[in-house]
Amino acid sequence: MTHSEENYIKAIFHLGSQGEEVISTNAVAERMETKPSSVTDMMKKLSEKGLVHYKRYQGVSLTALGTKTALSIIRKHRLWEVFLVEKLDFTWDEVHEIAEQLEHIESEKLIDKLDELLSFPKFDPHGDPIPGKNGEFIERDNQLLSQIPIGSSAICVGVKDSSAVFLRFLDKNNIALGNKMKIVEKEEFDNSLRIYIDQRELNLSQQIASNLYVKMIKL
Amino acid sequence: MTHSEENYIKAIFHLGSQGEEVISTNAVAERMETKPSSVTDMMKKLSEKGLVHYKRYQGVSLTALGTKTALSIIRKHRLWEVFLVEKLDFTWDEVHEIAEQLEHIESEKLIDKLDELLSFPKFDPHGDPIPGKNGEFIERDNQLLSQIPIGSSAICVGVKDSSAVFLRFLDKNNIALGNKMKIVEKEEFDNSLRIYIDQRELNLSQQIASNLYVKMIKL
DNA sequence: TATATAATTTAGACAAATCTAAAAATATGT
DNA sequence: ACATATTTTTAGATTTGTCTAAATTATATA
Ligand SMILES: [Mn+2]
Ligand SMILES: [Mn+2]
Ligand SMILES: [Mn+2]
Ligand SMILES: [Mn+2]
Repeated sequence: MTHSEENYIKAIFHLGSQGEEVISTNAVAERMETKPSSVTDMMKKLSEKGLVHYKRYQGVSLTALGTKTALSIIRKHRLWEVFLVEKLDFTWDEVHEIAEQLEHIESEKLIDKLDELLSFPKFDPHGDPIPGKNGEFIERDNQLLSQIPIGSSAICVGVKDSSAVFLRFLDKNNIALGNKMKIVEKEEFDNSLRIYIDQRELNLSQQIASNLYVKMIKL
Repeated sequence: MTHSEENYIKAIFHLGSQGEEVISTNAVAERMETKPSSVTDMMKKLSEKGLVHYKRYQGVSLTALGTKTALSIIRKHRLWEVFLVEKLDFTWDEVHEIAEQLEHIESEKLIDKLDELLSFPKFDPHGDPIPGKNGEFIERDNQLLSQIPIGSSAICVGVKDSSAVFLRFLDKNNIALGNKMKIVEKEEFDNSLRIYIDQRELNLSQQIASNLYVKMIKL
């Protein structure tokens, strides 16, 4: 498989996990930052290789083989991200770009040895689950901070938007995975939240709150 | 730079270190396992980018920029090889192929951090010197075992042929970098050598002896 | 349901990296 | 020095991944 083919497979997988089962040509084009006509061409090729189900005008979805392939690429991507943070002291906002390159390195043994070196991590630096050799992985609690009731306490377990800008915003406000927070109040006007985190009081806009995954806890 | 361009630059560099200053189109083609016509096309492109000196029918050589580029790729290649052996327990016959892929990953910071993780190694698993950030590197003793006088003692410091077949042959005969050996006799008929290594007596064909780099030592 | 709008595909083009076959330049040997 | 052999380049084709513009199909709306 070429890098480009792998990137399309990954894009379809991610769009698929985000809700719909069948993905539109335009959705793939937007995510890949290419033109819809290029997507059509690629879908024909991936279809011939048995990686996607595709009928013209009907959208696209991954076959079992396509899903397996996607999980393997995502496994590589996320293991490399852990490596960069744990072994090379990169920050969580720096690793994605490099992992985009490293995910295409071909060597089953390499990735298994890397997994071992990192002590078989289950989550990447952004809290995303790392698929195992056979594609199995732990579903993370996918509750958003914006969705939990006022008064509850929760632990930060992941980010929905893992862009460098958002991650650096979190750093600046000392919000990290594992932090415990309590929702004090929701402002009716703009749905912003007032929370306690790490002995501090913080105001988070609705946009921030809807990009933080949390796990509710009892006190 | 594309992977292909980088591989051509590296090939020209290696051919250049092997003796001649100006490299022929055919030599590049043979090393890259491509056709001479493909080389001509690529030389025009690299020439326009200022990486090689090229005039038609006159062969090719690296510019200062080309040499710098080559050294950077070789630095990455060899650091990754050390990583694979030191951190992931690969054997020296397994690493070259994977390093061929990893050498094209783009990130200055990545490679500097890797260098640090590995404690700034000066040689790769095959005894080849690792260029530093600024292209400087330690010249290894490039004396071949086949060239040193009978009766002398030497330490094995590198391999000229680093193909997996040759490396596994060395493993099988317990010949490793750092081993001390003494040349006992050279057979006139086929130039094979009888040596002492590690308390053992061993017979090495001329072909073997002319692919092992050694450093002479006094007893 | 007819029509307008949006999504998707097709047709044709292009750049990159390769190839084969033929032409041109260079090197070699007597 | 001349003929021959070798090397190198050119010309034209192919594959991959992309694009634009036009045609087609599907969807939404009045
Ligand atoms: Mn990532
Ligand atoms: Mn990618
Ligand atoms: Mn190597
Ligand atoms: Mn390479």
